[in-house]
Amino acid sequence: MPPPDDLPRNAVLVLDFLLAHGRPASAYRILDALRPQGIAAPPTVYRALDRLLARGLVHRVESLNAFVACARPDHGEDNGFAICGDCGQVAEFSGRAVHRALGAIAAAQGFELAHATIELAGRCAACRGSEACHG
Amino acid sequence: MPPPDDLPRNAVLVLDFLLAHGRPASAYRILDALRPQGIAAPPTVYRALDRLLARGLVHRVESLNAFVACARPDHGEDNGFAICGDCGQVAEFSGRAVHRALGAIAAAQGFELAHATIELAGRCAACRGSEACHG
DNA sequence: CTCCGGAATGTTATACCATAACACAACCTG
DNA sequence: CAGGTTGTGTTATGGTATAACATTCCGGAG
Repeated sequence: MPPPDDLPRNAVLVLDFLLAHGRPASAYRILDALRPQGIAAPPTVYRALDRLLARGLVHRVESLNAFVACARPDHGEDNGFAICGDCGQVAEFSGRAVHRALGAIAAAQGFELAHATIELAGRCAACRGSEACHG
Repeated sequence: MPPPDDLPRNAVLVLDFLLAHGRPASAYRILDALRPQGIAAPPTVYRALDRLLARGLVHRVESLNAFVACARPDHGEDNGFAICGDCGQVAEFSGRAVHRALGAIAAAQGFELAHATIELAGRCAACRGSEACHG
């Protein structure tokens, strides 16, 4: 929907970093990583993140105060995250069905739903497997 | 489930404040409110909040970095919040059905679900009614 | 009673997250 | 060129959270 590539330089830097990083990073983590590329202060990072968030190329993970590159640009806005507490990996999933259910719950109370934050904490398959059984 | 009242003094102060406040408050907002009662520094508030969170008497609202007294101690852990962006009121609802659905989504990917954060942003019924139509 | 230990608290300092406010340069457009 | 818009740089500050250590209170063991 939004044309993919007319992003300013700093937004590209931030997005590239997040894509390479492959998991959520805090704004300050991003800042540290991009200092060699000339990014020097927090507002620069936050401005880039704002652009990326507005285009849905990056999501904010509320429960981590961190940001992650969108894994599925085909999704709409209604997605959720499964966050592994062991390894920090985050899987993004479509929350469309859940979002619809939540919309119904909200509507029943007269609440007009604008955005749903859905974040699951737990352990991913890899971490469940790689350690002693339910260690 | 947890015995209701063997809370330390500071936890009682914080809980009473949140109950009276009736909506989410940040830790520093709580701190300011309780200075007259002798609470002087952030760790005191956070320690009290930790106790209350552990007992389920208070919930953390991730998308606000704030805390709210539990409106329904009868609920389990699996609740959600509908947060009005206009007035700041928060309605707590049982997310049991949603939680089950999320658990199924997670399980399909091998993810072991420990806790679900479900937060809805939008406008409450009162605010929708009291202002010009969809102002 | 005294000693010891654990739980709660107090206090200082610091780290981490986020934005306000202003200055500057590049660019396009009339 | 004048003037607007957009992106950027920079400084300073405000808001959120915790580490680390000192102190007090209280109950049980000796």
